[in-house]
Amino acid sequence: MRHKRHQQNIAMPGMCGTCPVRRLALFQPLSEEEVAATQGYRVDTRVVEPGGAVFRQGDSSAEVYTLFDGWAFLSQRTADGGRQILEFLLPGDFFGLQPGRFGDARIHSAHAITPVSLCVFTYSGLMEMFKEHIDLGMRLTWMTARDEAIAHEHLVSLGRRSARERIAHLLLELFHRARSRRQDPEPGSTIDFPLTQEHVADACGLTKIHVSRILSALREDNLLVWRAKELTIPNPARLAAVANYSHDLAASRPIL
Amino acid sequence: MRHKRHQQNIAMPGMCGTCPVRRLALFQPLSEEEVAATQGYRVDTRVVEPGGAVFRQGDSSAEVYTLFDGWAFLSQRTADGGRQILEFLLPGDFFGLQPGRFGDARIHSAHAITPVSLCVFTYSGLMEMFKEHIDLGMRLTWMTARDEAIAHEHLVSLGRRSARERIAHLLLELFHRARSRRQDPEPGSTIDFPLTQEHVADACGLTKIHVSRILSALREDNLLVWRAKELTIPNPARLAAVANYSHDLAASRPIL
DNA sequence: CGCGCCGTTGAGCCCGTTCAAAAAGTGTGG
DNA sequence: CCACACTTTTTGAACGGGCTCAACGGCGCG
Repeated sequence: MRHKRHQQNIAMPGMCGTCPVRRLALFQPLSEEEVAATQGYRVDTRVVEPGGAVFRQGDSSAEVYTLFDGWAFLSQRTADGGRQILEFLLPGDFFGLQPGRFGDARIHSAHAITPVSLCVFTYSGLMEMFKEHIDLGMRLTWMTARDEAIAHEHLVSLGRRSARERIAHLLLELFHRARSRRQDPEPGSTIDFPLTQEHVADACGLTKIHVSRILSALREDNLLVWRAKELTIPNPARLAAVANYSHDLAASRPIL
Repeated sequence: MRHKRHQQNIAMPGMCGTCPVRRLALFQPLSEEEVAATQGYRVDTRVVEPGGAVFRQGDSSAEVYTLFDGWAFLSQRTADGGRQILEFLLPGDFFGLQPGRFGDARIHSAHAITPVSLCVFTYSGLMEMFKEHIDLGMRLTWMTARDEAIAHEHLVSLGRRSARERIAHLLLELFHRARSRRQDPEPGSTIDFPLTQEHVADACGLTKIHVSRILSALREDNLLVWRAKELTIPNPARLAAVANYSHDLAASRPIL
């Protein structure tokens, strides 16, 4: 089996009460006792190997998820075989909620990039938690609004920015999101970055060939180093200027 | 003053208890008595003339809105003077919620296309309603998730579809959304459609010149008629085939 | 060592852009 | 009801960013 080594490295969820990603996650506003209670609603934990699907377009939607460890993404396929990546998922991100009724066909797919571990909740369990903990509802609304704002930012990129700007923008966004997850506020400018150039292409609405060319140019200008699944941005401000990077949604704090 | 005639035609909000757009709106799940109570939280009603702003990028965010009558849109400007339209707003649509804290700078602008009338709520009033009516919280979450799904659909368009497909897709989406708002289920295939071609261009990430050319081609193929602020789609299924129109999010019903 | 996956490089083409100008609507004032 | 100004749409011609097709190089893994 491929990637065996990675699978052994992956962190697995333990007790909700001591969850290391909680400060990023849906359950952030709950007290210690409350969060312990959510464990009763967690119906499962799960591991998905690289390239595997958490769910696929057309599947029945009965569950929602918190990503515990690893990288994943939401995507949609077009009739002619193309793929659009809608959103990258990092540890602490909540996903799987969609409009419509429980059990409706999923409108997107969710795939793992690295080996991924998940906490699984049922739709109905989420609803019950909602009723008991109003703060959770607000937090969920806030997180959804934040995801919508990120989607809007991507819309601006795809609609009105050049390939160079789009790529710079995406890399910066992921750079900041990945760094905001780290406990240590140590400012090293390198992050783990397991994407392929094709992922970047499918997120930016470009061809992987063109992405390769632009990346060479950005490297040429000493704006970034990307080797061996690690990304270094020596001078984020300079790359931000290239990208017209405006709001940093990664840094936005909850309404509560 | 311009547009005087239109301003006299616009519908103004009355009592929440008898609100005609409620079945579409945030307050749909509430009982008659409950909805009457929301009136206490409605701090204002307001009219914005065509081209005017409800709010602008950078303004302080203290209010949220329900669009009562007219058409509006959310947009963001780029450094080089470009504009990306993120979302068109129709009667019953709720908008103005954004991640971050109350009073943070708005990350988008909201502009009126036709004369528009609004119901205005404060952020804090919304929170209080939340605490008292849990169904409202779920409804708000659902509406936000729906908007995110529409944004994702647009991402697929801008990233992976041709100009012809994008335009067909947008017109169909708006056609269905506008029709789903009408009380009468009469199936006439014509809707009021107050956009300019430039609005379409800025939503699709295209030039207004190119939009004009593509529209001529679509008209040539008898796929649509668009004159005098009215849009007719004689055979929606045929246009849907051109657009690769998949999910109809306009038709999706709430989770409650 | 050999196979697959991923990234790079080159040449030519096409969709959508830019720049320019004219035509068709639309609201205003006489 | 017509004349005027302004906005919106249409048309033409030339350019260019990103695409397609194709071949090659590098690296990890069996």
